[in-house]
Amino acid sequence: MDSRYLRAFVAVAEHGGISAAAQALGYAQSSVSAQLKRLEADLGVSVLVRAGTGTVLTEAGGRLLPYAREALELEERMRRTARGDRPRLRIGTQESLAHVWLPEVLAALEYGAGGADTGPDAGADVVLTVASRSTLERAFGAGELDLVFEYDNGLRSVRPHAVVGHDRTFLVASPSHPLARQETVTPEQLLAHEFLVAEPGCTSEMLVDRFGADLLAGAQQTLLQGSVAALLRLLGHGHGITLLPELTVARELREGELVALPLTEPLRPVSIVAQWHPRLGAAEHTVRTLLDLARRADPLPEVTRTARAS
Amino acid sequence: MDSRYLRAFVAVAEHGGISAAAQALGYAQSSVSAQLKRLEADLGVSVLVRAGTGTVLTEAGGRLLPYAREALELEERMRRTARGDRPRLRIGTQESLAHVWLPEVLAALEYGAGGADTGPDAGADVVLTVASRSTLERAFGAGELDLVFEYDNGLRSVRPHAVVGHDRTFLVASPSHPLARQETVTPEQLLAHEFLVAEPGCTSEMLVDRFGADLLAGAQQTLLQGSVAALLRLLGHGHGITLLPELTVARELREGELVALPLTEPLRPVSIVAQWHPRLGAAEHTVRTLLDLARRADPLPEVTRTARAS
DNA sequence: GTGTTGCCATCGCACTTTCCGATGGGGCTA
DNA sequence: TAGCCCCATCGGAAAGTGCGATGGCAACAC
Repeated sequence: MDSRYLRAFVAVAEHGGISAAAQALGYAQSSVSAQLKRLEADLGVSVLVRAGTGTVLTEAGGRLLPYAREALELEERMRRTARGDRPRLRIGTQESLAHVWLPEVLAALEYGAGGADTGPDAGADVVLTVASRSTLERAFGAGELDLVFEYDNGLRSVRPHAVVGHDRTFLVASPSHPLARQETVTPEQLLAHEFLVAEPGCTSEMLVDRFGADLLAGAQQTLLQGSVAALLRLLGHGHGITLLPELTVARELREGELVALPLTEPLRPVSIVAQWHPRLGAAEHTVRTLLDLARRADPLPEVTRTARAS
Repeated sequence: MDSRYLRAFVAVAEHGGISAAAQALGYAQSSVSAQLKRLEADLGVSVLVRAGTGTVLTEAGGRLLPYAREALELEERMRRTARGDRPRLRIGTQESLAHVWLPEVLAALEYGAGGADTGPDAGADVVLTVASRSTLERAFGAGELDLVFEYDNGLRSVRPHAVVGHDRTFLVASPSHPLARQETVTPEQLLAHEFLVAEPGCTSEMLVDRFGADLLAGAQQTLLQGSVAALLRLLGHGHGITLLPELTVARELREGELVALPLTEPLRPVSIVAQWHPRLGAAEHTVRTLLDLARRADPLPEVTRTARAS
């Protein structure tokens, strides 16, 4: 069994067709077609249904796909290990966490690795990818990321592997914003103003959870994907209001550049969660260290959160 | 990367040479030599040192070996899963456990699988291998076994994955044996008689642990490997004494065919332990069920053992 | 020292695999 | 019906993969 066949199969499954897969892999279409034919002959089952438009996996193909991905992952790890390269840890996270929290954690990791144990197992090469939640989920599922840090507002069904921190969310705006001068802010008043949204879905989800679907249906939302810094600057100019975790806006709140809107009730607490694949190989030790450091960097430790809640 | 290269590499590592590996794999020596050359070119490191006599792994080769084994294992599981075959669970155990205890556990597994959930994940095909401890260890290490049940006398350094049962050991002999007629038996008296040994190392280990190395040095030992039944029959004819777990000789003791020698102090308790590879794939569910059943079939549950000990 | 033995690398040769571009069938859409 | 996209298949070039034969090297026996 040649891993090229598996690579071809995974590419076809991901791109939805042989031609697209061939282009992605740098082969001629006929070559990928032949590779799949050989794969099927080798396995003894057909893994694809060739439709007029594209291809779909058979039941056997669906069973094969996760194994094929795992085999390719394993081959990659095997190569690195045999060469004696440092293990590689591909971390993914959303911008709001990459903005303030994660750099602290990673810095602590580098410091720790450079200090006491600079042996052969000193640590892993870290590759950090910042992207939207949906992109992270896709990349994690496709095996392109080993470890993902995300905010979890408790409204999604996916179970996190571990909770590593806690935080709260605020509705924030510039001190010059009309709502900032009020004693209290009601949901109806919020609606009259523009929302800046950093991550599609997330903000709406929490606002709907807090105020109900009807109220939010008509609110004007502006999406500013990919740069929390840009969003904060826009906000600083008195433009719109936004929903962000305390972690992200702590400095701005402290220095008075932004203010939290005086809502009658606090918003839902959120947690920082980590997800990883069970098979990390040599990078496992680094992940454990990293999770420990992350828990130590918890911006709002569980005890504090519980105390404030009670 | 072709898995044939990995198979060749593992074979060379196991057989200690290219020629032997080629013979084992059914290739010409020159072919295996070329395969390894390609493997090394592919990885970018040399994995073997070609000595005048045989070959030895380089450091990189040592790192590669477990990955190569794992990759071959994974390919095997991938094939089975893609074809829709039932997962396969290769169990290994020693004869003393295969004699009485394990069949009960496996029977319960089959019964349970055939009963309630006869769905697509009904269970795994079980392949049972009975062998000596050393053979089991080798086969487990080489990835030829998924799950191993063994007696653990607590005198070895290997840590078991799970303890699934407890038992005691007895020195037993035929009622017609000279020692069986005595009120008490001392270590010195034991020495004057022949020992039948079912498993090399194990019996001696426990006797040395109990009575000291000096005493046992001169004892006559007859090895009867591979058949507890034959050993018991020989014992039944008044021939020698042996050390066996209660489980194995319970029926014979109950029916008076054999008697436990009246030692002044009880022998060391032993446990039944299980070891398995962390990556079982679809057979994982079956292993969990099996371990549950094994614990339920504990011949001497922990509470009983503790009560008797106190 | 010399011959023998066993191990591995290399070479030449035959066969197979693997890739490509070109061609053609089949379904979808305009 | 024409155009388009998708995939299978074909022929030929190139690379890979197998075998047996040969030779170098180290260890061992005498």
